[in-house]
Amino acid sequence: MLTQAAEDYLKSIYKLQEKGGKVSTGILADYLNVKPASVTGMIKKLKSMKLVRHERYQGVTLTDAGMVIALEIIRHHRLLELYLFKALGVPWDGVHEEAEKLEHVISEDVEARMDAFLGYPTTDPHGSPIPDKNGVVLKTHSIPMTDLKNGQSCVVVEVNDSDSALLRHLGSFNLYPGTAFRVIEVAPFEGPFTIDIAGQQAVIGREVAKHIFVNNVNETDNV
Amino acid sequence: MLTQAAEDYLKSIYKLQEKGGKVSTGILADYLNVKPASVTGMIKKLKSMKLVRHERYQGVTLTDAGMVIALEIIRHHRLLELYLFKALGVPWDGVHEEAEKLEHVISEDVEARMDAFLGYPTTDPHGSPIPDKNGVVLKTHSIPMTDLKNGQSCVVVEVNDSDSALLRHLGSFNLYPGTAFRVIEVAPFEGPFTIDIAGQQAVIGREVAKHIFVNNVNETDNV
DNA sequence: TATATAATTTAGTCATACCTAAATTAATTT
DNA sequence: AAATTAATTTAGGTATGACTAAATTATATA
Repeated sequence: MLTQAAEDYLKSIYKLQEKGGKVSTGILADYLNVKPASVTGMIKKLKSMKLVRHERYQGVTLTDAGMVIALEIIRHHRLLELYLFKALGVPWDGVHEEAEKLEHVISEDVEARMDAFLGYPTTDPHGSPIPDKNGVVLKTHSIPMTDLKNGQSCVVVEVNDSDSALLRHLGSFNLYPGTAFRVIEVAPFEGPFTIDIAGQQAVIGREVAKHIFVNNVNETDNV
Repeated sequence: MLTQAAEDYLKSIYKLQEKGGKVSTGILADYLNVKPASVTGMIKKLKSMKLVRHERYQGVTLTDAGMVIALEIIRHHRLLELYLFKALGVPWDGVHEEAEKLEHVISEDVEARMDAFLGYPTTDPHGSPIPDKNGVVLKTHSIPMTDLKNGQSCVVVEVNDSDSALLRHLGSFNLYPGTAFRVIEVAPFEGPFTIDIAGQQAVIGREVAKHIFVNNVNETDNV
């Protein structure tokens, strides 16, 4: 069995790898709130276990074995988030933190039971895909909200799950995955978005919009 | 925040204290599957935190502060056991092991939600009392099954939760808390119990009977 | 009482996973 | 190309919580 810290490293490497770009010691350290020197140490251990590839000064990559473990942890995390949300009514801005602790101790048996209870879901409350038991992840096509232009309508696919203040803010506008909205007004390259959500108007700053991903983008008639 | 190990020590001291007798280093070491020398080290730490009292060679006792923490952990454990059993259908011989890991990471918020879902229960699947939010424990009167005599009937109150093979065995006879049975035949001081459970006969060895606690003991007419 | 046995504590190690400070390597600027 | 700056690694240290082996204290027996 891996330690909790090692699991967190693998999960983080996976996520940073997904976002594109090579995963450097420094980036990982920032992401994990740990010093770069500590990352170097752990990377050595993970490498000796054949879970990552690493060349000095060149960044890390998951091996197939490391990927399997990373996806297991992410599956635990996202299923737990959805379970806490649906079965226990934990607000969506709280499930991430909670799942962060539970993901390392939940058994495969309990996970399978939650999965069944939830009807074998494919996305968590923030719209992130839940890997299946074999580690297969459904890739969703989406673009950041910041790419939207005046008059375009779309559907929220996914939002960043790690900032609970952001999530509370989005919740106050009903900006959950699945919610449709239309851009009423935005200046190119700067300034906030004024949008229409089911008849309600809302103003979303660019910094916030960066963390919202949408699809089904279409030009629509103004109402 | 306490470490998981420290929490386990406090919980164990509480349980051994309940069973009566002073809690020696050796007893604790056995209970925790750890060497006596390790116990001495942890006891020192707990003492410096004012969570236990300890005089060299004289055993440990929980202070009030230590008791509060022990009861919190036990509450977590037992609520989790019942939740896993009722909400997720985890078999009763598996909930202990699972709760053992979860009890250290569950938040007060999630615990409160499970408590509400379960309707503020007072006992876990093995019949052990669940301390309330203030640490108040309902004491149930019960005697070990080994004290029963021929012809007596009773109701199962509680069974030892830590041996899952034992629990599976009891489950096969429906010997859950709340189940009534009558002693058909037992030799005094030795030999197994032959009992009647809802018309079914079962033979329960003394070693097993030691782990079953009953109340409502009455002489009844033979059928 | 003296001695043998059992329980407990002390002393010193080990592994994990973090830290800081210094040294090294890479990348950028002049 | 040389020098500066930034990123990474090495070296050495800390805290936890386990371990073994040896020393100490308590208890039981002769």
